[in-house]
Amino acid sequence: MNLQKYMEMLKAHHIKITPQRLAIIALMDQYGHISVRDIFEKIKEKFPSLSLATVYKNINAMMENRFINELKIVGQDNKYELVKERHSHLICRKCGEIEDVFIDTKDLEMSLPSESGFLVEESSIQFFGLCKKCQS
Amino acid sequence: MNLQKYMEMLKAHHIKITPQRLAIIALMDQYGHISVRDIFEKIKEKFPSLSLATVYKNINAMMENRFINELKIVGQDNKYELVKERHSHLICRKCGEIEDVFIDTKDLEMSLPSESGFLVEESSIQFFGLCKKCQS
DNA sequence: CTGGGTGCAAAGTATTTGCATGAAC
DNA sequence: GTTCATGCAAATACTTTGCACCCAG
Repeated sequence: MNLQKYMEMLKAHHIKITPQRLAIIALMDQYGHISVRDIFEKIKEKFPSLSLATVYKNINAMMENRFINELKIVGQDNKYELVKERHSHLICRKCGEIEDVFIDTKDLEMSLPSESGFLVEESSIQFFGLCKKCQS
Repeated sequence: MNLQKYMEMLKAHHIKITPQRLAIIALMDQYGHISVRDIFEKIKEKFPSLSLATVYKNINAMMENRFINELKIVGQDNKYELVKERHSHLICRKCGEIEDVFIDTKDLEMSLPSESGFLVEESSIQFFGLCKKCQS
C-alpha cells in the first residue's frame, strides 16, 4: 500500500486527511498491530511536533468510524489494527509477535450450547503459543 | 463455597491467608468476573481500611501463582476470575454481562493452517452478542 | 472562509512503588 | 521471632480534555 491508497481509505470513511493520520495508518499497515506508544515513538522520529494527544484522538475517532480495531491481549499493551476481513490472532508467548490467521468460526458458533439462549453476533479468538522462530 | 474452602485454596497455592485476600476471593467466586474497582468498592463497605494498593498487589500476586486469571474485554475494565476448568466467555454487548461457556477447542486448534508453523498451547475465545435478557 | 485537527498543558484515571507498621505462621 | 502483607503517600503510567492556533476542503 501507499499514500494514495491511504488517502482513499480515509476519504471512504469520511475522515479528513492530515499528515498525522496518514502516518498512523501507514504504521498500522506496515506493522499489522501496533501500540499507541510505538506509534508515537516511530512517528516522532520523522515528525517531531506530533503530540501524544493527537495519536489518542485519532485512534478514538478511527475506532468510532470502524476504520481500526482495538486488540486487547493479556500481558501486552493494547494494539490497533486496520479493519479488514474477520480473522483471529496467533500470539507468541515468547517474543510477543502477533500473526493474523483466517479461519471460519461458523462451526464454532454453532457448537455453543443453546440452553443459555445467548445470541452470538461475533467471536474473537486468540491462540497463544510459540511462533515458528521461537520453537527452536 | 465458603471461607473454609477459600482458605484451603490459598494454602494449596502457598499464599498466606489474610482477611483481605479471603474477601477478594469471595467476591471473585460470587461474581465470577469482577474488576479492580468493583472489588475495592464492595470490600470497602465492610472493611473500610482496605487500600487500593493492597487489591492490586494481591491481584498481581495471585496472577503470578496462577490462582486467578485476567480477562481483557474491549469496552470494559479488566476483569479477574478464579482459575478453573478451561472455558470461553459470552459477553453481552448491551448489558455487559459475562457468562462462562464450556466448549471443546481441540477441533478449532486443529483447524489452524499448518503452514505458519505456529504451535498452539491455549486458545481464548470471546463471543460477543446479546444475552437472553437483552434480546427482548 | 470555516470547521475540524493539532499541539500544548493540565486534569483525570489507573497502576506501581517505598516504607513503616502490623499481622500471619 | 521472622517473614511477609497492609496502608498510606508519592511516583509513574495511561488517557482525556480545554483551548488557542492552524490547516484541509
